[in-house]
Amino acid sequence: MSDYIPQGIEPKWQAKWEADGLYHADIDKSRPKHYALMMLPYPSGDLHIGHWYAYIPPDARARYMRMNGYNVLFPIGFDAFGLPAENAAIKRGTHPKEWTYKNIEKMQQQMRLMGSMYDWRRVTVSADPEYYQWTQWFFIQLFKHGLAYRKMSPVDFCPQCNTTLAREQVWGEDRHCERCGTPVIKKDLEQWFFRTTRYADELLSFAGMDWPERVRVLQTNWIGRSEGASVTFKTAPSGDDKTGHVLEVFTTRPDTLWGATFMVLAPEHPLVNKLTTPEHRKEVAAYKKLAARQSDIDREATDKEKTGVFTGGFAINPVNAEKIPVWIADYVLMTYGTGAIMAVPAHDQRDFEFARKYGLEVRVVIQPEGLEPLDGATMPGSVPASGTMVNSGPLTGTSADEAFHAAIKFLEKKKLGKGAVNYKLRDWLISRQRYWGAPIPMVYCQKDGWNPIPEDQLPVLLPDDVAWKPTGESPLKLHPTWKNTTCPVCGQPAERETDTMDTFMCSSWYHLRYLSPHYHKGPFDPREYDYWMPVDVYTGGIEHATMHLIYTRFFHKACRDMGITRGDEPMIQLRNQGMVLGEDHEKMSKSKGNVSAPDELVKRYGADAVRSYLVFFAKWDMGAPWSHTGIEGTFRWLKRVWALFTGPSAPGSCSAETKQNLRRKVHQTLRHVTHDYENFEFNTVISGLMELMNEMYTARQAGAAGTPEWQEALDIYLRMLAPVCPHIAEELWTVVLGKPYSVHTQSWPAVDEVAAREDEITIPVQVNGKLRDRIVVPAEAGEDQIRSAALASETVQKFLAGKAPRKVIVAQKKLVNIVI
RNA sequence: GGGGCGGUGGCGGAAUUGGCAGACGCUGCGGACUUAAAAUCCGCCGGUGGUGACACCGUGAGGGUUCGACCCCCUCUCGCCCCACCA
Repeated sequence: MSDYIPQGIEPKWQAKWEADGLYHADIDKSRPKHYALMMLPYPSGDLHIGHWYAYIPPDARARYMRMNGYNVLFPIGFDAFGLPAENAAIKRGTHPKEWTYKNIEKMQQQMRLMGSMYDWRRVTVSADPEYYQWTQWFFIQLFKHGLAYRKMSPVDFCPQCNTTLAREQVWGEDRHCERCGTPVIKKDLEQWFFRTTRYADELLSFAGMDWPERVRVLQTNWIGRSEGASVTFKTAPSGDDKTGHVLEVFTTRPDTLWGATFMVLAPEHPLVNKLTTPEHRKEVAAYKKLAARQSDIDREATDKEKTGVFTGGFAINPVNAEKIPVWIADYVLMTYGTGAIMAVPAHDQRDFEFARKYGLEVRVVIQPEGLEPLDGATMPGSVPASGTMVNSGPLTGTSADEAFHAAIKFLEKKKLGKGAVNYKLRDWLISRQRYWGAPIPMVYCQKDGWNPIPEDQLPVLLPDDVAWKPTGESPLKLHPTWKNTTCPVCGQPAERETDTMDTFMCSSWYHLRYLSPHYHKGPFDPREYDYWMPVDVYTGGIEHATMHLIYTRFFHKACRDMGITRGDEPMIQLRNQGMVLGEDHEKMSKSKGNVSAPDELVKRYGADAVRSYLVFFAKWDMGAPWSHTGIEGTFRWLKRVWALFTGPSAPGSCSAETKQNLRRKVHQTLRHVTHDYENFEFNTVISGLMELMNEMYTARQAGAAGTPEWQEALDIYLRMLAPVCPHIAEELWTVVLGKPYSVHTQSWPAVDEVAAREDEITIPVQVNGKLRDRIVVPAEAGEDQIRSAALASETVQKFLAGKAPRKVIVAQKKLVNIVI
């Protein structure tokens, strides 16, 4: 008997599995397919424990699925474009490409230590020309179908990274850059957008998808659908404004239109200058300047007291022809709705606060049930929407619930407005003034405007010889020759787009490239697509709920409508892992010094112990703090497993009862472990295997070794162990037990329900809901038998003290409760 | 302000979903082996009282439903995360 030395067996098996192509996944129509996809890593240079936590449980589950007869595709790749490469390059003076590919190589070596079942032939790197050629191709398809367009737009700009940021990449209350933390500023640039908003409604539906509630809620809120009405106001002629202007607003409360006593425009609203009367010009200009200079921190703080100024202008309320003042205030945002609101202070708290501060009229139009008639002049706050309409022209007397639709009907009839829907979701800004990304394959010609590069000329290669230092301009723009080309339409000299694409574009379709990473007739081989898609289970971090996971859904739906993909959704099932914290319960970070490095752990305990601890120490979707003594526990367990299999197994004398108990425990464990693998409850897989091992030690003590029941236990144990601990399972299976290579191509055992059944069951007996005794009855005992056994219990009789029970509840085979 | 998740021993967590609370592991304590240490093995380990059998209390707090509640309902509270003046 030798000791368990993982370092001696793990590299051996990793090399053999790879040499044998054990994990190659190819189309095989005789088996059902299973596409298990993990969010691909960014090649930051080091595989940390969080990567392992994200990747090991899905690997174990993919292995489990394979043993269940599925043809499992389990690929890996790298999201290789992006800012960190440039930031690192600037810091170290190495080329982003060199930095990135060096990191990829290092991380691949680290990944091999994990012993995962990746099909290494399918590795995909988004910065490879053979990959981004097709990213560019997709861009052109979107452009050709009117889903990509250019727009001048105020964008968030990070002065540190010298790049624009998507709304989703601006973080925190202080609105800082996702990457470097610098507060963002606004800048006007003409850029490329994708029409994600066209799919807003469809993205709200999760029909047929098994996605966590949390993610669905996040996406729903992010898309932010509001139903209401757009209402057309006219401004009253005043000052230079001789004719009046059309002023459209969006409201979710058209029913309160009769209570609108003023209007508020965003300071940036284009009508502000036209409406402002000469005597208010100075004040308005000062406020606008203040609002513009103000950082978004101040502007978006909800607890801030509302401010604003009167423009001197008036608008006409279309429903009652009243003249109401027009104000500007920074609590109205130019980026939502039309940048203008009708203010109904009696029924909106924000408007109420504003009205009270500036002495504006508050007019009640909904009288809540059972309250004294409200007086706008004295009411202490706005009131909500249920009650009866008052002061509301034709709506007066209707209930507020009906008034919403009645008001829209009224507006539509009078042609003053119509029902409308608004979204918080914006179109996806994909332009980046950066070097390390996929070039946008577009050409600008003075005569023919913007046209795509002909598809047979793709990829538009990213030149290696650029100064990638941040200059405020795209480095590609500064390249002496790169941008010079000819117009694909007229052949005259023209200029390339020098911006590159948001890397979320690259990661929106990588799951398709895995299908055929070297295919050159298209982004993917349709035969592979037909077999493997859609993704059956997608795993990754919750942080991508509103970015990547919306983009990739949009991308798939857009491709479906362009005839490129099929089906409505790319990923059927989604599961998110939690986070591994440091031993101090804080997020792991180098600066805090609480990082556990997987390479060192593997060196010390072996990959199998690290793998099993990672699945054991927390519920996978919750995460938990790391513990260096905790991993000693799983390492100890594997040593005990090793000793169990390699220890003395000479047949002894053994009772039938021992053998039966062993089989029972084996099949009960199998039932429970099967359930847990199915449901991503990996932590209890390990505890189940630990319990069974303890039971097997007891059985061996009782002489079970060498019996057929013992052999069965060993066999099933290794099959259950193999997904989490592939190396030790293979060694014990192939070498120690001498069974045919490989344990990983074995089938998942079937539960023998007869063996798993108990002959006798122990039933707790309660008196008045308190546990007083336990009785042992035959498993097939009926209710009457259980009842009389419970009543016969001495302890129960003691508590009954001679009295007859009022009621006896027998919960089928689970519990007896005697009520006195 | 809105939404989500969560609160179970010293710690991570079990409890197959309304039926024995604390599985499994870590830590700690006691013991065996050893010249000693490591490793390994055995035992104890929610609280209070009791030598003990046992009794009482106990899943953030309070209430409710139920024969029975960690689980369902209501009120509150604390922690984490997301969104946030969205008209």
